[in-house]
Amino acid sequence: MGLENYRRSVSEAKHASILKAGRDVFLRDGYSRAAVSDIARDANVSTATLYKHFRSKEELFDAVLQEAYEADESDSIAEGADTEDLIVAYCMRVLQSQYERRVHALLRIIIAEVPKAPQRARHLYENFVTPRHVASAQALERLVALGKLKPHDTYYGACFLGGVMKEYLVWPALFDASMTLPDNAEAIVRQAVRAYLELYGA
Amino acid sequence: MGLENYRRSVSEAKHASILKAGRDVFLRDGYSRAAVSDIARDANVSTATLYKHFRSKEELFDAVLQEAYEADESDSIAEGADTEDLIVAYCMRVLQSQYERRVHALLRIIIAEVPKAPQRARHLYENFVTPRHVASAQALERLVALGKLKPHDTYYGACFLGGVMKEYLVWPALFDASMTLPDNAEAIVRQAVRAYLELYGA
Amino acid sequence: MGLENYRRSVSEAKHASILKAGRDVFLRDGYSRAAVSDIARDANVSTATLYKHFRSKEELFDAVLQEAYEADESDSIAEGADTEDLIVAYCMRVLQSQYERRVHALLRIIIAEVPKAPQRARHLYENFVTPRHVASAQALERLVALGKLKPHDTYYGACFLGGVMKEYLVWPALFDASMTLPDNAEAIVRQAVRAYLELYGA
Amino acid sequence: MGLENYRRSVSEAKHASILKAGRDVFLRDGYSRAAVSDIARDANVSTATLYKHFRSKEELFDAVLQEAYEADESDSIAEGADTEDLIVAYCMRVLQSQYERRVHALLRIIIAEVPKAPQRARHLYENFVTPRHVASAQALERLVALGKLKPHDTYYGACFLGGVMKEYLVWPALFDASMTLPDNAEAIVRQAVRAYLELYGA
DNA sequence: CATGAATGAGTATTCATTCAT
DNA sequence: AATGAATGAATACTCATTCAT
Repeated sequence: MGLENYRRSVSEAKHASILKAGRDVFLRDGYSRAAVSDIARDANVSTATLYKHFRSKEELFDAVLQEAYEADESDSIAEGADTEDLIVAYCMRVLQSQYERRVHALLRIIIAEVPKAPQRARHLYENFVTPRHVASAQALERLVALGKLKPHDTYYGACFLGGVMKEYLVWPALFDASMTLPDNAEAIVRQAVRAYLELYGA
Repeated sequence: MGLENYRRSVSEAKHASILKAGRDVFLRDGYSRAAVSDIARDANVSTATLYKHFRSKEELFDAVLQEAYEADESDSIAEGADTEDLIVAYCMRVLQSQYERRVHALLRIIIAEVPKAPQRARHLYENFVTPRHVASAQALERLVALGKLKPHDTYYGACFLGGVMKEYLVWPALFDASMTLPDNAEAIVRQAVRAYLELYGA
Repeated sequence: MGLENYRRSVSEAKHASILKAGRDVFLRDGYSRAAVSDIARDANVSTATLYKHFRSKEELFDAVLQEAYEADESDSIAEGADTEDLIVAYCMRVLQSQYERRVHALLRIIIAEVPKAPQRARHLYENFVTPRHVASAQALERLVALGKLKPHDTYYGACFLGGVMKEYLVWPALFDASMTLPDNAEAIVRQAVRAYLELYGA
Repeated sequence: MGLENYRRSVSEAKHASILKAGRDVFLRDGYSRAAVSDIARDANVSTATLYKHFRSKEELFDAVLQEAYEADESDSIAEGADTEDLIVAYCMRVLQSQYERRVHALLRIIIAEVPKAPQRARHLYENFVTPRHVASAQALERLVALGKLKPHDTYYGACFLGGVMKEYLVWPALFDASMTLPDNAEAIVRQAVRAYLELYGA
């Protein structure tokens, strides 16, 4: 079955190159303005081949999103001496991952497409946003169990931290495609965490 | 010159009706999918007339935004007995105004167009988002002056309050076009304000 | 309202030229192979203008058919001395009209599209084929009333005459796009009419 | 060479399955809309294999037609007591065979393709339609020889009978893909045969 | 010999913008 | 000043045919 293996590997390579080109073009142009023919050209593939791999522009975009979700391995708060440092480090890891994976640019497209594809936005919210909150809440819960935090509504706590961080570090990124994680990001995070610990620290 | 006045008033009426139709169509279809001819039809005006008033689709959209900014008359925190109630009421007014004026739908379009029109997003952020924070910070500053709050970084305070509220009441609305201000909005706001007052209340 | 009249006349001229170009291209290439862009080019019009006049390729084709139906003014059998000659002349007029208007070529397209557009074929059959039979039957009925023919089932009679004529002069034309009304057409018709009169002549 | 035989039989089986699938798809979708890849899939064969067996879509369609011609074994009028019954039975056999073999659907495609492939239509007419007339004429000639019919132009006779039958039972079927041989078909045929016998019966 | 993947040349349709009147 | 008609460029998607393995 050498032939079959060969074909599969070629096919997978093309699949990946289309996905990558799709990601790039969607990020550059948004959904509506992205031209399928551009994506095909960037992937060194004919449009017909592209359509062999993905049944429609929409399906290709969903695949791009899917890949981004899957790369989002959930992290957790490490254990150790200083609670403040631990939470700050956790928040920074999440932020760095999001900036690296250009999550904000993808969010921009999803948000843009909300009126035409509300189910996609809902799907994303349920599978990407909410789980992140839950994971963060669980991480905080563990700190409560360890006696590092007072017992409290940790889901609210996660939203509290997430909200303040978003205000400074996500919200502006939605409006500025070139924004990178600023140098004072850690200071901002630390300020939020301190406020949080003042309220809920043990 | 009654004739001239008449003409000007007719022209202004057309201008306004184009703006209104533009707003409606952009909100309904987003930027890319909105058709200039649809807007002209809805405004009972020929496309050529529309182009006499606005040099391009983009300029028309900017005018729609401009109008929305201007309608956003800044509010302030009333003075009175209970600080918590005052801040909650202020936040609720801001939220209600945003939901009523469908700000989230406009934001969605602006965000969508960030890669193509980054200067618009920057302009909006500088003229719409930041001033709101400043105004809120000033309102809080007044409460400090009145001895209702401890002296603290009120700009951070505004972001704190704004971030938590956004997390619950703006962020989800970006992902769900049909979302209305939920019944428990005030409870959510109050919870944020209480946390805030616990930290910074006098 | 000179402007309006001018515009209308220009618009009607374009409409007519699109219809004519459409007819020509459909007749040449059939429905599936006919390219809307070809039609537009032949009509000296952009495709967008074509789409202003006709909402779709299908609608344009229906309009071409409609025009052909409408040109089909029903004829009748003249009165006069020799019954055979009268019927022969009537049949020849019908045939000539059909050949001139290239009805067979249109029928070819309609027949081709039966699986995809059965309602169009039904519509045509009900509005074009059946009425022709009825008209012929009525014409024969008049000859019965005049005592030129024995009383008989004239609808069957019309089908009898029509069937024999079709066998020789329509059926082959469906299979040969270049076929013209042959020189011996009148002889063929006369032979059919004679057989008919032998059966039903007074 | 058992291996060779095996290979040939496999190849022939594929050939046949392609032909069958081709027939089905062409009948379902017409020529232009039929997709070669659909045919290959239905035949459980790769497109490349299909192209090994048939050099082009057109050639495949011709082969489908060829097969349909060949299945059309010519029938003849039986001998026996009642001439009317014999002719009626003969006509009915022809009609039934045509309905069963879905000849009208194939004709529709051929007619559709006349402008692009006139030689095919001519070929079909010469090898399928005319021979049928000749065969019918010969059958009638035999009845003349047996003294059942008066001497007459039997080719005209065949066209006469064929024409009337077509008018009622073939022409409408071209315009209605779902039409089946109607219950009163025999009555219609009998009426035509009676008229015929009134003219040419011995 | 058989294959599945690849493709280039199409197809119908849309839309922001201009122009003759 | 106002219009409705006109357009060229673009877009997502399809398909008969070929080719490397």
